[in-house]
Amino acid sequence: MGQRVTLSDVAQAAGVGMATVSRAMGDHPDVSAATRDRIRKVAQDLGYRPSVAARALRSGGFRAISVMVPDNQWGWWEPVAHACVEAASAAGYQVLVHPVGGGKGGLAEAIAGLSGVPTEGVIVISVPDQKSVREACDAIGIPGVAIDDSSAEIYFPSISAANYAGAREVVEHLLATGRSRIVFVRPQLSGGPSVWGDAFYLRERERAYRDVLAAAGLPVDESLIIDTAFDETAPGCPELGELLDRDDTIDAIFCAFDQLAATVLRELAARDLRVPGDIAVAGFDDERTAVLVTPQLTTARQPYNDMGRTAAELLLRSLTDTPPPVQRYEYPTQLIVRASTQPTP
Amino acid sequence: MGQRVTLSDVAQAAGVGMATVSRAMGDHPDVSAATRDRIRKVAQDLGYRPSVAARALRSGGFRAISVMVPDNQWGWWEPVAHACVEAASAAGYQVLVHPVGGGKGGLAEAIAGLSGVPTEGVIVISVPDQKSVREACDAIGIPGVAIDDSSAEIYFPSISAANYAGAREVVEHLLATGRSRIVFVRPQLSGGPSVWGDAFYLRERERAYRDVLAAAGLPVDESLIIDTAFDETAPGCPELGELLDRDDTIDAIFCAFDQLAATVLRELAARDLRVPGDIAVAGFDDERTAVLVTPQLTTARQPYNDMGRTAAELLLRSLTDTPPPVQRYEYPTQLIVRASTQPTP
DNA sequence: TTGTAGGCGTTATCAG
DNA sequence: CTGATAACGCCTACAA
Repeated sequence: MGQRVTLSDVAQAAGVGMATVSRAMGDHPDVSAATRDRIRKVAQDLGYRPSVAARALRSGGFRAISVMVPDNQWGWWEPVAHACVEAASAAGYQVLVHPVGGGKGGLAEAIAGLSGVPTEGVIVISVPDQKSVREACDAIGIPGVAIDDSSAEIYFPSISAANYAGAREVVEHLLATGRSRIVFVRPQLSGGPSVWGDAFYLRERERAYRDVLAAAGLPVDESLIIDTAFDETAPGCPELGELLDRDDTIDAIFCAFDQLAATVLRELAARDLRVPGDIAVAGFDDERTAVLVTPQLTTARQPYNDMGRTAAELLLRSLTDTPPPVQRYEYPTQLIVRASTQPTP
Repeated sequence: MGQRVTLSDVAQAAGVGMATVSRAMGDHPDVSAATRDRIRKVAQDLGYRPSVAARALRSGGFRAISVMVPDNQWGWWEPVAHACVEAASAAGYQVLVHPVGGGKGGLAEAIAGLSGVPTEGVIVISVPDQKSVREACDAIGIPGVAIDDSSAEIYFPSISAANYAGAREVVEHLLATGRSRIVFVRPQLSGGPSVWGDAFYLRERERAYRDVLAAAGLPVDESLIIDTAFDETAPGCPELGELLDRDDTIDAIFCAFDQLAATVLRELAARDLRVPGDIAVAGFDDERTAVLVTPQLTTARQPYNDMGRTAAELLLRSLTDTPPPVQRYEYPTQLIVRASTQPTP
């Protein structure tokens, strides 16, 4: 392993002063091309590699930010992280991605662990409890931005999709294709607030469902709103099964998010109900599920790219300028129509 | 934003020397409990936060490693990254995750960019060209370990699943459930080596397919080996369709990996062929696709956890001890039997 | 164009 | 138990 090769080693080997080496390694104008090339060659031969630590100490920062991603959920956040990387590197920042499990203190604890990490700010994705996470950030003194729509009360600048407007579009689409007895499928909030937070986005999507029906002059039948286990690997959706057993007027199902559609579709297939022929199904997110299931799913696409980019930009602004206000930043969704809601000919 | 609070600020405020503060902040034994607590309180009040850079400079390292993950593929690597984090933090190391796009130099270029990142080693996941990546690592002087089975020739210690043995198990399972006319579906290698590398794992899985058939005394019918576009969102699989049109003896399909099964199943559904009643389907990876499709997929589960943990352990060994030999480290897969291959009653 | 010297914030060593 | 001081490796005035 040997000793580390330093600037002065190179200087000595090349027979020049440290400053010259430093200038040669960077792209300073004040070096003659000849010495620059000579020094670079010597450095190369010696295997010189600048010390990130010393450089950071000297110039007072790492120019790196962190993104905390939930590692117990499927990768909808990947495009988000990618957008963060794009935006950050455009500003000369590195992005560190930290997978966070659900254990113990969860996110807040993970943030506390950041005290030993060379990072200057943090983007938190999916935050069940913004208050405790904010406290953790304050404790180690770094600014944060949230990509989160689970919290009713926010303590970070919080970026999300426009859940209410997006859900309205989906339900309106179902009505427009001739359906009127629309089931709303929600997840059972098992695991409690530590997993779901306030489930703010679910409430928003439900509110849209109710409002659209009311606006169309349709009754909101509470028996059509069902809760089911959130387990995409389950063989079926028993709650929906029961409902179908006692009510044969149902012609559409709006799932609060795409992943719920997997079990819903399995339940329908098991009963030989055709989608979209007998019943239309729609979701929300345009998550990977939407294209893998049969038939492919009509859904509202979350603007993951915009969300990630904005998060990075807001965070960088806190770093270099004044922190952005603690408020919601909502980005519109896009209705993606696929096979699962085609009108019956 | 104000000035940074340093150790000497705290020392001055507390009326002690810097050394004492340093000792109080760490957990050194040589401080009286009284002064320690007093100093910690002062530090707290002042909002003191140790400089990661200075500490690293002083003690010569960051104790952080990097994982380069492909950001253009779905998240099969998430459990891998998580296992890396677990193993590394057990050894007191942080893990930085870097999403890498397919652009230009791709992985090699991304590695070059690590020269400015406080990291001491790198785990590369899915490496189309190990040679160039190895050169990039050498150029910036950090050790690496690969989680990769695409390269025929390796330049890193390379961790992978036991593709040959795992694929044998799958094909043997298909035979055991009474099928004998088994199609093997491979992806078209569009995008070339920069995406697929040598596709070593595909060759291994195909070799297993051929060997198992031969061992069972069955002919290997080349017309049953087809290449299809690798696009899980495609509405169907035309190449399979053509084959089914001209050959009605087919009773099983082995997809080289799970993601190919999505279009295969769609093609079968469009032709009203029942799975597994008419045709059984199996995959490889136990990737998310396997549980989302209908019916759920029999497959060989890759030991992502073991792979990630081993990668971290080998890398840490290079850091603290002698580098592990450049060789393959293979971990056995597990046959997961689901609905798609149930024997017909 | 090149060399010298000081300091970034810590921790370790050595006296007291 | 505590305090002064010297590194760690680099960058950059400033001087030559």
